[in-house]
Amino acid sequence: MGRPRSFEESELLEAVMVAFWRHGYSATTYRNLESLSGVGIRSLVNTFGEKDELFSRALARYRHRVAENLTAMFDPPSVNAIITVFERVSSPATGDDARNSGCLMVNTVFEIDEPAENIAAEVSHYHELWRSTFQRALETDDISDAGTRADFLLGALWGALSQIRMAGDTTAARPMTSIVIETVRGWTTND
Amino acid sequence: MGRPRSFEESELLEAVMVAFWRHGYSATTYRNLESLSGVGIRSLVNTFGEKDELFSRALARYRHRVAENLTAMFDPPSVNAIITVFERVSSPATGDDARNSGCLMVNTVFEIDEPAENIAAEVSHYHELWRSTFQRALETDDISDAGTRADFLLGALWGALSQIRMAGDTTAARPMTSIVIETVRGWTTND
DNA sequence: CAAGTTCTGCAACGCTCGTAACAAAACAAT
DNA sequence: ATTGTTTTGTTACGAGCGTTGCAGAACTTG
Repeated sequence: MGRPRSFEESELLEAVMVAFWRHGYSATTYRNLESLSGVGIRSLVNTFGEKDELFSRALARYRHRVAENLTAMFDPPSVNAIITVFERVSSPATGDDARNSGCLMVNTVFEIDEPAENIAAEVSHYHELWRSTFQRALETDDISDAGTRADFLLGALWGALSQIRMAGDTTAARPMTSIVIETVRGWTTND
Repeated sequence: MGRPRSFEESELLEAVMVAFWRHGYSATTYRNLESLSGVGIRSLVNTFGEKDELFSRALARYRHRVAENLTAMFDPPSVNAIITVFERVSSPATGDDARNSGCLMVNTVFEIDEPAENIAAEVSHYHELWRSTFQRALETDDISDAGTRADFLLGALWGALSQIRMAGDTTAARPMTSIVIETVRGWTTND
């Protein structure tokens, strides 16, 4: 009962997430979100509470979506799936694709000076998500040194995302990812 | 003539640069700089002008210092120097070493949403500094595909800096850099 | 010592931010 | 239709930011 909402919470959170993704935490203000989503400030605050909490919700949504994609791609876990990851991040995106902004989590780590507890936790979970996925894939295909190599892949992925963020274009990472893929292929034959 | 300054401009700019390095652009306010350097706001503004300009000066100082280090390390250009770079970035730093904050330029790219012209130019110069240094080193040691591989090394370096920034610890990038170094060594023998 | 010049500390301006108060609006239930 | 509950738009508050005005302090020069 009571007055019904004039928006769908899921749609709204999606738009908010994209805004944070594109412009970062501090450059995304409640007033921006109001004019961008059509939902009034009062409703935004009413549904999500403080800005930190809204941001946290957006990070969680981002992480869950990536997790879904990863479980789909790594079923079963394999080195080929790793290669697919690096091919995809550097694949062309349309002009206004949010992917051109890199990775929301990586962007966040760089932007926020002293992150709150829940935000740090969100980033940490994201990190572990990728690390465990990579490591399990390497182990499944009997690659040695899976731990260290998973760390390398993580660093390489974030390096690629850095290049994407700097150029504002996913294809900027192509030279990098091509060599990473080459290196990964080498692991399957040279061991 | 007139009243003499109560500070040395070079020392002050150094402290300012470190502050931007550690905490980023927006988290470093004039009032912070005042209590941190002992130099009054009025004097800060008086010497450097607007905050953008102060930041630009700090970026330039950072870039020039890195350029000095690079010319020293890459004289003569060599693959070994590249390896030294990756060893150094991931070498242990003291607890309050500014290096624990990663790279000022990379941090800046992620933090600033829509950078001003002079800041974008500063970052671009920095990018080109590293890229040309890497490429020349590879070419000097007769490594093929020097352009693509220089791009890879750049991405790898920024990936390492991402890991450092996330962990707040330079040694977090060690697994990654060890494999990068291994890969680079492979270029000198397998071609 | 007096005049001229530069630097400094203090206070305040205008702006934008996150956030809260309040009453009107839009529904369900009786 | 009346009551009760939730959402909404408007408005405004307090805080922090970059930046400025102003008068006095600290020096050099004559």
